[in-house]
Amino acid sequence: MFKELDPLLHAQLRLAVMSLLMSVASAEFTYIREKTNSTAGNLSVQLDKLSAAGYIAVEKSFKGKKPLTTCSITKKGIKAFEDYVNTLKQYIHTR
Amino acid sequence: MFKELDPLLHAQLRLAVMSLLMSVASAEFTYIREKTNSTAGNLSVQLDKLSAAGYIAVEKSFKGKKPLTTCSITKKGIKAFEDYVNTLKQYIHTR
DNA sequence: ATATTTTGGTTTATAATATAAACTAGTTTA
DNA sequence: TAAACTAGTTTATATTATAAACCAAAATAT
Repeated sequence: MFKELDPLLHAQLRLAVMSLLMSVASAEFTYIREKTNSTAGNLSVQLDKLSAAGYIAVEKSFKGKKPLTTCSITKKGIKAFEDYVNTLKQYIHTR
Repeated sequence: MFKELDPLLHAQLRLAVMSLLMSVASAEFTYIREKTNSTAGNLSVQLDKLSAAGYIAVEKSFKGKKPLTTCSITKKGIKAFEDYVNTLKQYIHTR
């Protein structure tokens, strides 16, 4: 009856990150941090997890002299997000 | 941008329970256990939490000689569930 | 009759997770 | 040149979910 919700996506911050990345080509660490209103530490950890799962790609470069971390969603990530949303509908679609 | 997702509802088993209770007047412990495919221990703990929050009402009685735990969603629970669903839409509605 | 399994749970322990705090390395500003 | 800020990472802690162990009574098998 209730299918499993991908635990990687069923976490507020990671879901917010994925939601954001679904709507843009790529986003900088600081932009994501602001939009999700998260701490850098927490965000760093969650980005690592999404990255380790292959749901997002993380690119480290420099903007001038400052480090710059840029993230984008992968094909696998898009698929996972869509699956998650479909599964979720089972739970919240109560009629 | 991203509103907080009620942590009490943003948990697979509790969400499944609430989803179930949204569609019936009341349900027995064993029925919920089967439908959510959960262990009795886990379910017992999660029902306590939902009950402590006032989201569900738990009634303990007897069916013949066997204990019978019956649950139903409260007004507060319905409100919380609806709020949760609305908030969630922010996250999954990506266009 | 009595031992064994099943029912309907609760309690306690453990594993996983999210979050916060502390830290690093370098940069800009006073 | 010292202080404060940027852009993060690492480590520690608190929370949470889950599983395992347990309990009391009832039903079933021996």
